[in-house]
Amino acid sequence: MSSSSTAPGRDAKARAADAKPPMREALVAAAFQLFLERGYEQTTVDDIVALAGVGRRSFFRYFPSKEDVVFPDHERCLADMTAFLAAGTGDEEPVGRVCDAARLVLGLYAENPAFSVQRYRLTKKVPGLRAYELSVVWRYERALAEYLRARFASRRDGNLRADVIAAAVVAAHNNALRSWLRSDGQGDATAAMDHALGLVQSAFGTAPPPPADERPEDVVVVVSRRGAPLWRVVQEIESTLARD
Amino acid sequence: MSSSSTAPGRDAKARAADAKPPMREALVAAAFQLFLERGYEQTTVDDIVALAGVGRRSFFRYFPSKEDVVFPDHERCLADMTAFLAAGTGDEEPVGRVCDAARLVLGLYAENPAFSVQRYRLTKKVPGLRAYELSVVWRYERALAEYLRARFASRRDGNLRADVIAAAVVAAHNNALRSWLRSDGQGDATAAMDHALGLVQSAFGTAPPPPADERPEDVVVVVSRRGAPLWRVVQEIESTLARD
DNA sequence: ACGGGCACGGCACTCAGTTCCCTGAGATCG
DNA sequence: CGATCTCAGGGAACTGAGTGCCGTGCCCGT
Repeated sequence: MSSSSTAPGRDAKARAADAKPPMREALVAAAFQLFLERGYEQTTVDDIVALAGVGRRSFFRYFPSKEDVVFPDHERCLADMTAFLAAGTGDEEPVGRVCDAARLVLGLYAENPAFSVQRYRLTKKVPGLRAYELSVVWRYERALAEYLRARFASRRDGNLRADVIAAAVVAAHNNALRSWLRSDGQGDATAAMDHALGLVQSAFGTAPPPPADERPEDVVVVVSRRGAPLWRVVQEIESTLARD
Repeated sequence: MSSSSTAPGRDAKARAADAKPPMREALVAAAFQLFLERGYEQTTVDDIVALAGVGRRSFFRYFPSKEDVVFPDHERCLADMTAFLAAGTGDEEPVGRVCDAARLVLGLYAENPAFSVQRYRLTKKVPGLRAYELSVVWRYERALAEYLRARFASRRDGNLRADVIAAAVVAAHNNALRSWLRSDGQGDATAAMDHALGLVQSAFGTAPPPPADERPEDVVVVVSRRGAPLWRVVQEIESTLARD
């Protein structure tokens, strides 16, 4: 670079002024600008650092890989979610708790709708980024599953239930999130999320998805068509009640 | 290579004899030998092709990436599963069908227990391979979800249910598969899988996880625990009766 | 003024993955 | 029988991601 040899001090000062939230943001901005105007794979790391006016080595100081620049706040988001799970008093209903954790993550996405939508468009068309996103989402799923495993430790099939419920919650979250992203961040993300998580809670929650404040009594309904044998009906009731 | 310049014909013939199920198998064998004795990341593609006695270019003819050599039969396995789903008459119970598809995949893993266990050990400790495995598993999940989306097209929240159920089935499958792999391929993989899928079917299936071979007559049992509101119970009964 | 962190930059290296082209071994056809 | 076509494989050179090493300028405290 020519200017750096003539007046390095000025350059450094100018850079420091631009990058108050240091250089990281500048790299993200430069990267997304190039990704959007010429595509992810057509953009090299050298292109990014050239636009950002920094050294190539600095890029890899802030982002372990080229993919990571697409998910700049992933670590913070994951940390927030695990902190939320750890912050509980321990007597919450576990499935409801992980659903709330999912809502929290959605909230973080919804903080920057424009950015989230841009990233969604990128990950949708670049296979490499889709693959990377999977490993990102996987860590959320593992965090949820670990929380549930601890809460279900005493339960029969506790680990299995934990894995399945975590996967279901993540799938519901992704379904709602993606439909919101597809609408360019218009529409009510929270409502869609509540609806999706309601399905999961109705399937797995110890409490159903209902109004919850008006719970009359326990209800057992048995409908048996065309003369089922009594032992079969009893068996069904027993196995259902034993589920708890 | 010295011999190739002196007697290329002989070399080619010898190689052809070794690689009856052509060269692909030789590359997989060489790769796993090196991965096991010195680790995945410590093994370069050049090492593999040197041991297999083939050209570097040939490796990438058979495997699009270094990771792919760890999942050599993935494409065939996925094709088998989608073929199974497509082969149905269309009147099967959808959740049961995707569970059977998961059982089919387990069966393919169980065909080569030693190989599956080796791969499991590798993917467990190499982060890059774990990430790659996620993208492999993701394609199975998408195939299941696509099948369910088609079957649930008329249902309310059909896409959401499809995504959630596919995720739950995959999670149950992985849970059972991994516990079997952890036991070095001893133990009954099928029993663990049936048990895990039973949980999913009891949560989502239109039919419970019944013995299936001894279904005396139609029986529908709806048990609602801990005070579900009446509208919810009625809804369940109606949707259950409307199913058949 | 001096020395030690510290953040950044530059250089050179490894390795995955790709492109282009060469070679030799059948198969086909005149 | 020979010319040619095709095609699996090999080899060399290239791109680009990611890493290690070290030099440099800047900001500290003393």
